[in-house]
Amino acid sequence: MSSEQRKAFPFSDFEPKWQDVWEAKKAFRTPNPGDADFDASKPKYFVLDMFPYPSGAGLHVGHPEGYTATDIIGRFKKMSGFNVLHPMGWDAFGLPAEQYAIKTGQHPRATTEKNIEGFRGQLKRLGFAYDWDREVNTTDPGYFKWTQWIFLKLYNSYVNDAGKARPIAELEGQGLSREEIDSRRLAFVSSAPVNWCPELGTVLANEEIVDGKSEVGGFPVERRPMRQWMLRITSFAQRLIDELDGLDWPESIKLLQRNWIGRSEGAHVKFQIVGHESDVTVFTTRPDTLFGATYMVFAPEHALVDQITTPEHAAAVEAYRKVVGSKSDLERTELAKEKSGVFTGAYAINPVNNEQIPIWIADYVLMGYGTGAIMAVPAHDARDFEFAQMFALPVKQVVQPPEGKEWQGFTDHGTAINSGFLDGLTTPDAKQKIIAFLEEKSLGKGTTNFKLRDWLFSRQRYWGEPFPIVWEDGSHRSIPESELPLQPPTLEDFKPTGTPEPPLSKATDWVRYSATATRELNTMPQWAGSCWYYLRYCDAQNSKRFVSEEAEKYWMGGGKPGGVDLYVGGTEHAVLHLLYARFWHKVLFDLGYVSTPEPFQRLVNQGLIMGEDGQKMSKSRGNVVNPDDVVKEYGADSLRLYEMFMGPLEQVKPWSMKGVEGVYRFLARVWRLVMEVSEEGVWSLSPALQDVPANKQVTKALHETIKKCGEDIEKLSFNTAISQMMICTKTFIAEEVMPASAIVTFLKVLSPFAPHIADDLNARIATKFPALAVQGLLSDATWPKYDPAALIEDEVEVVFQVNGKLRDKARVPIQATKEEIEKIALASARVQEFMEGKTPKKIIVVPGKLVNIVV
RNA sequence: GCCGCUGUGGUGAAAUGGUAAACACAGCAGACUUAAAAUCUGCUGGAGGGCAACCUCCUUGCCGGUUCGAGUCCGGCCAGCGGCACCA
Repeated sequence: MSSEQRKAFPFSDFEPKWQDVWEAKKAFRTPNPGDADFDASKPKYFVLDMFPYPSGAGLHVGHPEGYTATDIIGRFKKMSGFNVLHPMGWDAFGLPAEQYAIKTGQHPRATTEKNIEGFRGQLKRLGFAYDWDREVNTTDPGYFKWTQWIFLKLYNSYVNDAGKARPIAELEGQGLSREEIDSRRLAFVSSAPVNWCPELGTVLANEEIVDGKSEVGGFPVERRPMRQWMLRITSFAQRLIDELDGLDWPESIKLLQRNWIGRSEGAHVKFQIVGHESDVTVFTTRPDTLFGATYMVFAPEHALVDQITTPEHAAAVEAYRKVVGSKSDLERTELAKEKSGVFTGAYAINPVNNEQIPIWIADYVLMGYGTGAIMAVPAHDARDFEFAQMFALPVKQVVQPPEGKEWQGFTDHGTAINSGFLDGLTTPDAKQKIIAFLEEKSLGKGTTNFKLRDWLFSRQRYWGEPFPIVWEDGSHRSIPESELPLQPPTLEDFKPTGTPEPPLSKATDWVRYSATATRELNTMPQWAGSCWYYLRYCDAQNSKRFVSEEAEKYWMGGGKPGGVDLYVGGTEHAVLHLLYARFWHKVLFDLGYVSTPEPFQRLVNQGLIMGEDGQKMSKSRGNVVNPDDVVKEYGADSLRLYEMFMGPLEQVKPWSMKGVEGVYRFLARVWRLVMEVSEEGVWSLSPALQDVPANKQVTKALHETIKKCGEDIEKLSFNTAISQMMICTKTFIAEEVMPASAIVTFLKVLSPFAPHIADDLNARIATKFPALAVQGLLSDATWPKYDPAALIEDEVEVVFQVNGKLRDKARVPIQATKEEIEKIALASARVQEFMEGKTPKKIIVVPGKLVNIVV
């Protein structure tokens, strides 16, 4: 026997066949408002996947997990009368694509094209209902034209006092200088220290650094000052926190974002430096402990260090700064087990008690947070305490902890002591009072600080969007919109230079913009294209605008804060893509280009699929499952169904090939409801299939399945929906005659999960019972309605408990009253036995469920 | 260290505060078969009792609470996973 014939059902024949039919018919084309076949009376549903990075390795089994979930939802919503937007595209710029190209000695454009083709083919073989006319590719000039256009919107905007992005022209009207205007742009040039990764030959954003190493490749990262493009995401910090509230996102992801943005409330306090004109401002979340400040610490890079250091300490300070400067972030934070620092010889004056306190420099104070200087309160801060112990600095108690707690190193709330006018106040009250005092005396003020840094937006790479910017006489300006898209130059050698000089510098012709102006040489990071791709899906072919107003209003509208109705993807983008996209969306919203303040209303994270060994899938462990192999062996429907049956979508779960066989057997049973095989291995319609009404059991099972599957799909509870379909199939199997119309209804319910087998069986049934089957595709059919009457039984099983323990059961008529059920329960011999002749204290009757007799 | 999530059979898991373990995998037994595969049927949390049908007790990480009734709600612990981390 050939392996073809041994298949339990001929999926390898009909799966490609139906994929071809769907493609030829454009079965999943979604008309836009304005199209002839657009039905404006239907509500919209925009269901989005995180579009893949088309790597050379091809799809892994994690991709179809989220994609199948959205496909089921999309197909279900379409059958339920929605206009469904369910698109797919490619996030194809970025480091890995370029590294892969370098490794294989090809141009990234060529490898990207090839990888996309591979991915597209794999996705089509899984039968996803995408509207391929809306496919987007971030590396397509027709796409990145608009990425560059949005960058120009950022470049030409600022944030006003109300916290809204506005056109920069408003500032020009106010007569501000060029420098003042440049310093307020949302896309601006900065020379602050950045994360430079020598191995990758590029700078990286904070979000791309994990444990002091590059997220891609795990290479060391060092800080060095470089002239770079930044995006002013910090101006949106508060809104990015506040506007999470209206979103249906997992709390854990909201929390991740809130923590990353890292809002903390406190105060700025000004300290006078002894013998100097200048003062220094510190940020503290505990202004109530100001009386306990016994020394001060500056970050080694602090600008005032040179001015205040006394001659006798200059050598030590210089030496220390040199040591710190050579350390990577990793060495400075992760690996620093002990505090270090040196005294500058200078003193500051504590504004509340005029005490002179020494100023030290130490690398535990970071230049990038707050003001780069702190007041040290060793009694009530763990780090200051450790430092004070090490260098024998004084420790002064100013907070009285609750009874039984040691004051040294006590960092929680308590009562102020040794703090003059604050004594006796609780920590929150003391904070309020000291802030009022500082503000009144102009010594400081209440402030909110954020951990979030501005987004470092330029990369020294070839494979990214070039900036639509030129430089002339040391200043930058945008190129006209009419010159977009700005294509990258054709380069034979696009490898990183190994220095901060971007590879685009090698394109000497391209670089020269005019006799006096040259192009910006950096490119945008990978995240740029993914910040707005969901908008492009709404109107992917538009060459006049990034998305038409009409299409944006329809697909992104709907009266909720977020436009996309459901967004499914991995949790790894919690503080990268999801934060960046929200930021861009808010800018576009403020400027009037989009109609909602948030991009994604409902977010769901699918859980990671582990290898059969319970470990994360990786090539080195050899536990990677290739979806192509699964499709070949068991078919696309089996793969889809298995990935949904494994367990809850959001949960981490291990792969099991035996589990795939389980759902495969289920599909084979469904197949044999309708089909039978001859001795020669030829399949034909089973004679058991007849035009007869379904009996009571079958009707009940079928309507329970319609109800449960519909409800479970809405809840994304696919595993329980599938188990219900398995139960229903068993009920069918027990029958001698298969009622054709009931089978067709069942196939409609199955079709979002396993669309190939469902369409195939329906078409086969249609050959014999044209009036009973769906004419055409099941995806164009209407989701069946369940009949509540069909679910009701004449009798239900009621459980009898004595003192909460199950003692007996009985079937009682559905319409039995509480009193009647109670009577039946009390009459039960077993119930009486366990009551031991005692009188019931209390009897609880839950009709249709149970009786609990308390004695 | 801080924050979050998760702990249920041999395994993946299910269970609006109401029969714990549905559905599936694995295992065992049987039917069909010359045989195997495939398919179908039955059994399958633990301990104890009974010739048997069956019966009793225990069981959702641990301890306590609320409740007629807790896997589910509340408090305290423990373990695993994930995130953040010298952020003043």
